[in-house]
Amino acid sequence: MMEQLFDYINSYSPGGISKSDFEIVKSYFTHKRLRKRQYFLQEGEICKYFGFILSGAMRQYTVDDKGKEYVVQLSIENWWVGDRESYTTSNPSIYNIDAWEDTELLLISRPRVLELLQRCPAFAETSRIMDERNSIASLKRLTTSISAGAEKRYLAFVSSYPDLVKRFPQHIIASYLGVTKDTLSRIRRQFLNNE
Amino acid sequence: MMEQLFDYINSYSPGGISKSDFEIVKSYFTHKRLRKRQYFLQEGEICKYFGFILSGAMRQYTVDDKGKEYVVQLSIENWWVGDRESYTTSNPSIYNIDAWEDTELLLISRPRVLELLQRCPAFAETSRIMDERNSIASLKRLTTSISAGAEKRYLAFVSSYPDLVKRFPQHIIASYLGVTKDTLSRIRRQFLNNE
DNA sequence: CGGTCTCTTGACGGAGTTCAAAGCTAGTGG
DNA sequence: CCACTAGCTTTGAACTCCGTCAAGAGACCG
Repeated sequence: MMEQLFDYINSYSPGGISKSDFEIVKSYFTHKRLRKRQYFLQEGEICKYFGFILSGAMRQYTVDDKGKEYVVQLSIENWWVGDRESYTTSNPSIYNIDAWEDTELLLISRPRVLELLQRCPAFAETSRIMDERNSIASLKRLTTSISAGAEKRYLAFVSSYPDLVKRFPQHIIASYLGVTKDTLSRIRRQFLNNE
Repeated sequence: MMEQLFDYINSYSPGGISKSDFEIVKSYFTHKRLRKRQYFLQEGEICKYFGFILSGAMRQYTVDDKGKEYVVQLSIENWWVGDRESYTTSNPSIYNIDAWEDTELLLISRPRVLELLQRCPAFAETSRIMDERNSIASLKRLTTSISAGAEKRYLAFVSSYPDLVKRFPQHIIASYLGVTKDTLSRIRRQFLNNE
């Protein structure tokens, strides 16, 4: 169970992490299970923990005044979940995060992560690289969301995240892409007919 | 000139930075001037340097097949510029970055920044916090771009970045918001009439 | 078998785009 | 000090993409 986190850190930190350093890292995380549909975080709460997903699938979304849901993030095994803003600032979150499948997580709190960043350079390194990737992915998504039409966005999504396509239903993916389920359905029809 | 960077790091790193540590930091940066309209980075190039803006204003944008420009970032004094993706991966950039006003920058290359992160904890700390803020801001922007209409986006922008509103013309801001200059003009008219 | 979740499809409406023309403003050179 | 230009903003009219609403059809599960 912890091996998964070990492998993960090794695959991202250039130097890798020693067994003894990993013993330290290990001690900072706690284990948690979530049932399908169970909340990890609800709007208005402060996000106390960041989670590393061992297995399962989760979604992060906001709800507007009319009750419409907007998915901002989809995550599966070996991804992190949590609301960065609430986590770092301790402000109430505007997002909901829930399990889309039964999910197993490793949790770490904000004060503990700050401590760990000091104590373990390999973890700090991995963490820095994750932040970088996160920023890059966000800008990319923003760019396509501004510059590309719905069809291009969908195709880009499918080719970038084939794993996610298999794990979430269409209406969730539609919301992630910023279109309605109806529009996505029509886009796919066109695509299927043209071949 | 360097004091500005010193103040900047002090304002973000919780512990601050010592004068002697800052001497190290200083030695890693070089100085550069750009004229209005001059490129900092052009599509297809690799982004060799990240820049800290001492004075001036810059914009980052992509151009689609039809020649339409999409602004993805606007930056002024005390912000960083550069294409993170190209910078970290050494792939050719899909973005253009140019000066909107005469601009002064402090530059640092990728290998040098990695070295500096090792050598100076206060710099690493500031850098981590910047990455965090960056991620948070990106997600926020993405959220509003998906969930809010053009008018809300504009109002949110004006209240979040009053400085940018003063420094860039409307058609640039429109592009940043993901609408055309025409639409933004109409939005503002409505807003002015309703009071 | 009945309920819940999901996807599809059509008709209509609305937010935003496109295109083109005109007005505005500031800077430049005569 | 005026005339001219270049960049910016405004405005109207036609159009387009996508959202909304509503209905129906599968698929899955208890």
